[in-house]
Amino acid sequence: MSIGESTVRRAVMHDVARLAGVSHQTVSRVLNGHPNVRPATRDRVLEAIRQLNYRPNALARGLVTRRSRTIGAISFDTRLFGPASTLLAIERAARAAGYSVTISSLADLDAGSVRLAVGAMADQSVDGAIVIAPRESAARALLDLHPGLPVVAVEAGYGGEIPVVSVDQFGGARLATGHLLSLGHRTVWHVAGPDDWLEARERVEGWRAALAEASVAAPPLLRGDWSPESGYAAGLKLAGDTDVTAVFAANDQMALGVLHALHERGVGVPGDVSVVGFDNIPESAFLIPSLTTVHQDFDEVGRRGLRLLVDIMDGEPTAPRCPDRVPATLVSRRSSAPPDPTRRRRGR
Amino acid sequence: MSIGESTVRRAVMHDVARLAGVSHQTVSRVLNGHPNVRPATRDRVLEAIRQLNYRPNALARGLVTRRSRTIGAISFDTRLFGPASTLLAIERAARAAGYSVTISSLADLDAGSVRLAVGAMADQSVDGAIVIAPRESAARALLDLHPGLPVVAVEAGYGGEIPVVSVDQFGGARLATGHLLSLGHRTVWHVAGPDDWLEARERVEGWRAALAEASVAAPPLLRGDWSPESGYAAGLKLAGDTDVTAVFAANDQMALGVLHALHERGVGVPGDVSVVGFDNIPESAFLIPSLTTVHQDFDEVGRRGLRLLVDIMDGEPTAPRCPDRVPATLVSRRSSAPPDPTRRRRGR
DNA sequence: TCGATGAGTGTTCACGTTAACACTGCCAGT
DNA sequence: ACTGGCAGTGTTAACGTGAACACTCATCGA
Repeated sequence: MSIGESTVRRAVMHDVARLAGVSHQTVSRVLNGHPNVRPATRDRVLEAIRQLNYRPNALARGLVTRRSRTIGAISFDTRLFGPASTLLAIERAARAAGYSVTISSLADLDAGSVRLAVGAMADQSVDGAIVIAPRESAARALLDLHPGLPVVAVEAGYGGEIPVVSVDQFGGARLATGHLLSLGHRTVWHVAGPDDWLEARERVEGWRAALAEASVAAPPLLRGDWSPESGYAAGLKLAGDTDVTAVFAANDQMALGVLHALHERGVGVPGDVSVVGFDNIPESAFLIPSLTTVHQDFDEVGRRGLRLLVDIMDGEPTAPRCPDRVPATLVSRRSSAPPDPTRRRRGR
Repeated sequence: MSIGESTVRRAVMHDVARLAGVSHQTVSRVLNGHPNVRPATRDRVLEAIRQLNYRPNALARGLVTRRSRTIGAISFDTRLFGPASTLLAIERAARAAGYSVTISSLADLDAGSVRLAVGAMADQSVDGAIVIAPRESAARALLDLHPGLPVVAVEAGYGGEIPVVSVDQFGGARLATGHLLSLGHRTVWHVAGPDDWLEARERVEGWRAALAEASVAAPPLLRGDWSPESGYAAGLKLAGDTDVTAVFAANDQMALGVLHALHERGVGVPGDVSVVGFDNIPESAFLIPSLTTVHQDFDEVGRRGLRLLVDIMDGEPTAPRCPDRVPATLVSRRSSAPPDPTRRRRGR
């Protein structure tokens, strides 16, 4: 154990330099693509690098350049399909751009959690941060706590001083509601997400706008918390009301709960009631019936968010004040259909 | 723009030292909890740190200590519920242990992708890595490519030289199959995952073992690829066979596809056929009917995996050769029931 | 022919931290 | 009183890299 101690020390730049018969600075120049290196010298250096299996030390490089080539991704709950997809897209785009990604999950959306996550990021000396959070407060806290750090928010609702990339929630909700109206439904009920989520609010507004455009009165709002359970609870209420023929749920999970409740109460979908969700989670095509929903291109959001962040880090003056909105698209499936006038559900 | 240039320079240790009237080494001692510092001095230093809002530079520290206090998490597809949950648990546990987490997603499970991800990790000079991958090849490649780097695999199937933490897939599959048999079903059909996934293989073995224990012949295996689509395809075949009364799908998504296909063909669940899944994804309780499934405690896997990695990094000699298995539990819901002898499905 | 230029390279320093060692007092033991 | 040790502190040297600058030759124009 103690004899030898000859763990093959990882080669450093100096070793490469010695083997190639040059100074370490020349090695550095080769690595960084500096022009003034004779081709023959460059080849010798590259050969030495290969031979010693040399990899530059990112820490040392970061110390002197003051750039770590690392970005931080702060996210709310990466188990959810949306954030997970966005994070994945960000990571891929970041790696393609030469950045590593350090993650930090928020247990909660309160200021304390954000502060903690921000601290961890800043201590890691990231070059920039991207916040995947449904509340802009998270991103703003980051900015406040660490001025000078480039920050981009995705899926955060627009407004404020932070560049934002997100899906057009308003447009998506209008699309969903309009779809149901155009099928011939008198009005559309809405199972909303929590009021303190911007996404939820925008979807409510989109729903209201579509109803207003059709000169239809908005029925009372039902509140959920994104979970299937809350959708189920809302579904039970809707099942008891024979006026209801069309429901727009603010996400697919709640739509799932609604479907479950309606089925349990013997309300047919789409025969008696049409249901539309939001998110297009992978399962939605295989629900019974398959779920009409609004597709969010999370990949695109992640990619655009990262590109925006990189532009800002590189000092691009292009930083657009207006939020970058990715359009949402409707995916029409079996859970939505025209109302059947011949059918008449039993009252409660 | 160019005037001033007085960006408040981030305080370094020397600034703190000067303000506190000590040497930078004393500041370092305070930060690292070195014992030989007079309480009065320590207080002065802490006050100076607070006043200047000093944060140690992780890069400089890492350069000299040769420890970055960062671990790498290499994962296959973080959009999937299992990996996402595991990653989240790892990240939380890591942060609690004072480590940051850098992620690297594998686009594919081939050696090239792994090699690439490993390279990115190693260049980042992580202290250790945790591989969330269904194939041990990923972890082994990591070990081969970077000897000396502590590596732990989770959800990887046992065997080989790498410590592994995973859910007891074999036991879970036996549980699911046994559950169906104990309800009175003659035999149980299985929709398996891809053959090159260890998880899929272990589940097949667990299924076979349970059938063998009950002295029941195993029906032909149906292959899926984890997707709802593949489950749907398998479900169509099963729907056409009147002998089938019980199906165990290797994951919930495929079970979802099976349910969809059976429903489409007018086969009642659980009236005609019972279906059991695996994973206990959040949606499974709200499918129609709610899905009996095997719960995997991904959080526990993540936590144990991280603790194991930390132990190895700290040089604990405890490194257990035998894989650490987290037990799986059966969650009984509405999609499984005793076979109904009075019913007789139509042949195709 | 000579100075200017610039390509190609080496030397030195800086980045911010911890480790190793040196130094100063003070106190206990002889 | 002298020595040894130890608590408390400072000084110096790393860690591995890139930037700034210096240096050596060719080459070119006058």
